[in-house]
Amino acid sequence: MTLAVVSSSVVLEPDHLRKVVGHFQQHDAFAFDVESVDNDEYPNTRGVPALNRVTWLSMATHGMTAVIPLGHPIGTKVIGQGKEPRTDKNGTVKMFRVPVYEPPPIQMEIGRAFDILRPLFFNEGIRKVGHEITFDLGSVAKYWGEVPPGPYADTKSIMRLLDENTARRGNGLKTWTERIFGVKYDTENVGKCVESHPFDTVAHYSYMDSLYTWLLYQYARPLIDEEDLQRVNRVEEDLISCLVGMRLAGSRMDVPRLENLRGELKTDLIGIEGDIYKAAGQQFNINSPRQRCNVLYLPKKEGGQGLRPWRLTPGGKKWVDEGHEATIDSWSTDAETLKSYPKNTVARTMLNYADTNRMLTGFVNAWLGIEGDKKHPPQIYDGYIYPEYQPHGTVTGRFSGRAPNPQNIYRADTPRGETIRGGFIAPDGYSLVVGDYGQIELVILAHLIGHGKLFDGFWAGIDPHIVTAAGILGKPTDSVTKDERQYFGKTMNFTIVNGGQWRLVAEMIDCGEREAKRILSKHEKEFPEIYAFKKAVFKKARSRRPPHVRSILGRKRRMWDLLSSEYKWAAAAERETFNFLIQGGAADLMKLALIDTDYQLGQLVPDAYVSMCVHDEQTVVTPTDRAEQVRAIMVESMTGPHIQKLIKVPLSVDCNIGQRWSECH
DNA sequence: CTTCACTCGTGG
DNA sequence: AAATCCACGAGTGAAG
Repeated sequence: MTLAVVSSSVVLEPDHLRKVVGHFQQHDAFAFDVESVDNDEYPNTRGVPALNRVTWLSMATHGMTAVIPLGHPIGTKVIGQGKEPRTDKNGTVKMFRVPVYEPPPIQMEIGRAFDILRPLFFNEGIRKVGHEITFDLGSVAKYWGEVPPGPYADTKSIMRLLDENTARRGNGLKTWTERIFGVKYDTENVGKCVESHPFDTVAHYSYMDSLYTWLLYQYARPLIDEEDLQRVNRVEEDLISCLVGMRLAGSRMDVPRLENLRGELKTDLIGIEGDIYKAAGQQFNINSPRQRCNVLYLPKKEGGQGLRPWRLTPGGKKWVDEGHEATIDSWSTDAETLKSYPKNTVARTMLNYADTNRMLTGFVNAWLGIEGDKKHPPQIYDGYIYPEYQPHGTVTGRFSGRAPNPQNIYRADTPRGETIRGGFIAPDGYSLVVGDYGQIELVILAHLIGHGKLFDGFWAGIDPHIVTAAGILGKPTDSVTKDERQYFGKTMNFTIVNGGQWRLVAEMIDCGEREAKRILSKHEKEFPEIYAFKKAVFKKARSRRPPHVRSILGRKRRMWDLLSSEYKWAAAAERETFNFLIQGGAADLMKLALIDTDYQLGQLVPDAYVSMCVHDEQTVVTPTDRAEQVRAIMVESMTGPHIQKLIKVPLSVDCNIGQRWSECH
């Protein structure tokens, strides 16, 4: 591809910017990119579009680019040397030599610049393109007080659709620019700390970012059509405004409750720690797997507990498979193992420690931050968290979430979950409305097969775990007990969706090899349509080049390993392929539902907004007096005709209203 | 000092 | 012969 950059400029004057906006408005699409810095009150807000401060905006379209500095602090030329105090990791302050730059050119006041940019960004005939556009869109939206309307395009999303197997870390603009255009830039990581780099350097960097976003869009967008991915791409585009809304809204947290919890957990932990040391007769690092192994598995005369390990770690298993002798730290000290030594005080207490420690470090400390610890900055700002959702964070199309991740918080029906989910609250005058799909993965499975016992069960309103348990036990569904549903139904359905073998079944329901194998063969006999369907899926996938399957919305999962002659790899590929159909199908539905919820709220209850999504569950924050209306909207958006028409079995949703997340299940 | 693999444990 | 899908992240410990 040849690059013809006709006109490019650094824009410092309002009149100049007006001209630029005029030129850009003559095209039907443009790419843009934002550079941002931490705001003054908090560290670590650079990645939070609701809070960061935009210091550069660059744009690119056909033969035209513009770079708009909006408050870069330093100029280009070095005019001297100064000293700056910095704290190292030991907390000691040292003076570092730093270059002193000339003052920067006079730049436009940010509000004024955004006033001039408004007609371009709010033009609904012009497509706005970004690489991970939710960040850039969110960053600029706060200056207008509203999110610019679509149409949008996201090159990161596009590249993920075209190549879902690319490592998530290798999905950045720089990676694609190098891979596709052979161009390498930003070797000095300007983007990580723009404010300390000279003006011209950042100008060039910013220019390159939007230019290559644009060129990447030009390159990749036609491939979406070529690979017949228009439909899923359209859904990803339509989802963008909802995602920007979620990122800007964040979620209100009950900080005093978390602070109290932190105190309690810390005290508990110190007590447990003492108990372990006392029982073990020594002090050691309880968080170190290796040291735990020594304490637990060394013979008593060598100071250990003399317990017999029985479960290898994944790494330990690999080591043994390679023909080595297992070492003491090849053995696992996980909860499953520790539970098998109920009479040993050290093991019992370690279990308690791990649980409490995880609650403290993984959630409370992670969110509140640790004072003076640079590695643990607070993730709550003025009582709000702002999770970063990646709409293409997984190969299956599900979201991933981070900083903090709202998707791996203890379930609400556990004591820990009750406590920690209680930390998610509605703002004053508002309520939370949470909608949760019922058995969404099995709904997808039954839909894909299109007939059979699960399919009929859904139409008869019978829980799929009960259907499966009844089949295995050879008795009517209305006589299946709660335990039978759990042990036979839930376990086997899980096994089908994720591709487990007898070992897994035996472990999950705590039975022997014979019984596990009997259950599996009985399942196959009673539910032959599932196995026939799987077989057909793999056959079809293998007939394609590259071998692949597609989800309900047409998202692709390419799987070369399906052709592997090594059983290990081919079998793993089959499990992944099949799971993709189910997990990916569920993700498709959730994305459609989110788009509709967001749209309907905008039309009917503009003060309400989507705030969270956990795979099969969405949360809306609404003025309390509109909560019932929002509940109706959510039920409609999750199960209404626009979605139900895609699925051959009835969808169900459980929707609850509360002041705390913990109350909504 | 940074980066990476590994272990463990949450969620769906 | 070898057999559980998709994530994030805290912490340890070793390698670059």
